[in-house]
Amino acid sequence: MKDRQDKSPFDREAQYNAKRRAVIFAAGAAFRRRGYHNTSMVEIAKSLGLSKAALYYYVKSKEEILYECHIMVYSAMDVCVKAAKGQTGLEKLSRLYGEFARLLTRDGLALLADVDSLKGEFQKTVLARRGKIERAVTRFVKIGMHDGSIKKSDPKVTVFFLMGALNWLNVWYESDGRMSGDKISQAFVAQMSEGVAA
Amino acid sequence: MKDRQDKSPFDREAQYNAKRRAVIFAAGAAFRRRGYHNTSMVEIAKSLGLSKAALYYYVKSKEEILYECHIMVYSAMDVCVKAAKGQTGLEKLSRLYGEFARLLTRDGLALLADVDSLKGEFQKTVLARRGKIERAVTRFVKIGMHDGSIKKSDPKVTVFFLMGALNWLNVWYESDGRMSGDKISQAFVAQMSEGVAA
DNA sequence: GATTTAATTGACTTTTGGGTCAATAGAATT
DNA sequence: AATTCTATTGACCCAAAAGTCAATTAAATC
Repeated sequence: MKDRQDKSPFDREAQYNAKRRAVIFAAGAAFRRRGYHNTSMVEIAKSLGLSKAALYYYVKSKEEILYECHIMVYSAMDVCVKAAKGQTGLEKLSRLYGEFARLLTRDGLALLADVDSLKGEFQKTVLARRGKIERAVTRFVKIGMHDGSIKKSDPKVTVFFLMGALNWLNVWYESDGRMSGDKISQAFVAQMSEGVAA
Repeated sequence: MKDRQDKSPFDREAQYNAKRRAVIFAAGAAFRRRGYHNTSMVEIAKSLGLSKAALYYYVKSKEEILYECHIMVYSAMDVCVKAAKGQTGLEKLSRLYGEFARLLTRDGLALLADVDSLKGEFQKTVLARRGKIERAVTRFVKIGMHDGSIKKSDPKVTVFFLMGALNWLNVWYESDGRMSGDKISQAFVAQMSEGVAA
C-alpha cells in the first residue's frame, strides 16, 4: 500500500491539496469578477458543486481564502522576478512586466486590491509580499537608470504607475474578451517600455 | 423673510445640500481608505460627529452614498474634459490627464473601483458615466494618432492602461504622503506622455 | 463484509451592520 | 409663549452571510 500512496490520484494528501487549491482558485476568480464582499461562501461552494460546509473542510475562514489568493499571485510573481533575465535594466523590466501581464490574463490569477479586508497578521504578510514585489520592480528600474536604458525620474512613482495599470487589468479584462492575453501582454510591454525608455 | 432665505447661512435648502455633500465626501474619503464594505455607516456618522440615524435624513441608503461618490468624480472629470484645450491630441491628453491626477490628489476625490456593489439602475448609470469618460479620453488619443502627436496602437488598451495607473493612485497616495499632489500629477503626465508620444 | 478514516451535508447558531421609527431637541415663524 | 418645521437621536428590527456541528455517505483497508 505504501508504494501507491505517493502516486497522484491515490495519494490522499495530494488529493486534499489539489482540492484546496481548487477552492482558492475558484474563489479568486469570483473575487476578481464581483469583489470579495460581493461573493458569498455559498456561491463559491456552488461553483465547485459543493455545499458551503464542505469548504470549511479545506479552509479555516473566508479571510484565509482571500489571504491565499494574494499569496498565490505573489508567489507566481516571485518566480517571474527570478526568471527575468536580460542585458539591460529595460530588458529585464520588459520581460518581467510581460510575465506579470500574462499571469493576470492567461493564467487567470487576480492581483486583488482588497487588502483592507484582511486583518492582523494576514494583512501584514500580504503587504510585506507586495512590498517585496514592488522593491524587485524598483530594483530593475534603478538598474535601467544606471545602465542608461531607462530615463531618470522618481523610481517609486514610475513603479506605482506601472503596477497600477496592471491592477486595473483585473477589472476590464475578460469583460472585453476579444483580445488574447498575449496580445494584451505585448501591448502593455510596449506601452510601458516606451514610457520609461531613455 | 424672503429677502434672507437666499443668503448662504440662512438658506435652509443650501444648508441641507451642503451637509448632504459633506456626508458623501466624508464617506468617499473613508471608502477610498478602507473600502466600501469595510466602512460602516456608524463610522461615517462618527467622523462627522453625528449618529447613524442622522445620515438617513440626508441619504436613502449606503448604496446611494456610493453612487453619489462615483457621480461626484465623474462630474468633476466631465468638467476637466470640457476644459482640456491644446493644439495637438497629445497636448489635450496631457492637460486632461494632469487634471485627473489633481482631482485624485489635491481635491481628495476617489475614483472607486467598487462598481459591483451597486445594483440595477445605480450600476447602469455609473458604468455609463465611466464609459463616457473613457470615450472622451479615447477621442483625444485618436485625435493625437491622427495629427501625428501620438503613436499608433490599439487606443482602447492605451486608455485602459492609463486609466488603470490613475485608479491605483487611490490605493497608495497619501499612505506615502511625502510627495505633493502637483508633483505626482507632473510625474504621471510625463510618464503617460512619453509612453504614448510618437 | 466489517471497520476505520475521509469527505460531505443539512440544519442550526451567531454576528455584523444596514435600515426604521417614534420620540425629542432646536430653530424659525406667528 | 405657542406653534410649526427642521434636525437629530436611542433603541429597536431584520436580513444576509459567516461559521459550527452532529450525523451521514463514500472510499479505502483489513
